[in-house]
Amino acid sequence: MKKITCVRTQVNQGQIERCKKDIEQRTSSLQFFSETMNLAGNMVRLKILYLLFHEKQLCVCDISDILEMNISAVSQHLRKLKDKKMILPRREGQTIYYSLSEKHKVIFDYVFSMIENENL
Amino acid sequence: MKKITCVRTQVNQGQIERCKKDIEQRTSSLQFFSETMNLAGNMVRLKILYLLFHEKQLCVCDISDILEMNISAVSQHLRKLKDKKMILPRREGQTIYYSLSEKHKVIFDYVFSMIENENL
DNA sequence: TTCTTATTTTAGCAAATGCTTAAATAATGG
DNA sequence: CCATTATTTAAGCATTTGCTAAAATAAGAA
Repeated sequence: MKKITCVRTQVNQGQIERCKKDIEQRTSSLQFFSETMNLAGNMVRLKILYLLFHEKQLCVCDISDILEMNISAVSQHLRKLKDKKMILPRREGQTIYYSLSEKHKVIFDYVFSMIENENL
Repeated sequence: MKKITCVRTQVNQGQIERCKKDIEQRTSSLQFFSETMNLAGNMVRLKILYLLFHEKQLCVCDISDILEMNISAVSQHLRKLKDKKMILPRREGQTIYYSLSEKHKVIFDYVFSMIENENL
């Protein structure tokens, strides 16, 4: 990376340093949220999360039927959500039901209440 | 798209239809949130939003210094945020200061308060 | 006007994403 | 065991993303 810094004189060097330290200190929280939002920042996955929030549990087939999408495509989205522990699988015979994990429920309680109240 | 539906007998067809209708009705809200989270779901952009939340306003150079990133790369992230009206530019001579837009501040008030309280 | 500074834009490219198709697991019922 | 059903996984491919480097704007200052 070539460094093309601005040469400006009125830069507040104290502010820059304070911000750098603050960011560094918050790195893990920021990482957690950026990963969470990255997953939710996809129309298909947000719909899946929204559906699980309301229906409590659904299997791949259900989601595939509702979203009118290929089962394999849905399954691959579910895997991403599962890998980051946003949803949990529960096997019942051949069927695997997914539900929202508690850790992320706090966030989605908030997000989906905004969506439903249209407080945009 | 080849339709490979599950043949299961115990599917609740009423539930499927209700969900389809619900999703359709919420499409625009879900779209808004998925776009918002898609933008925030990137470590660099989330850091930028976090910085603007605290510092009120910053120019590209400031952000470039703080994140130790190429100015052009930062500028391209700022453009995406600006395009979706998440941040607003304000020119002051040669310098352009960016700040969070009011529309999204509600969401970030919540997200960043969680980040700071480590309520993950 | 020309030079400098702050920023944006463009082009190019490697890496990541999301879908489709086909093959692989896994559980259940003859 | 074999066949069926539900689901996951792997391979392939087109699209998108995010960065670098270089060129283009834009606003002073000389």
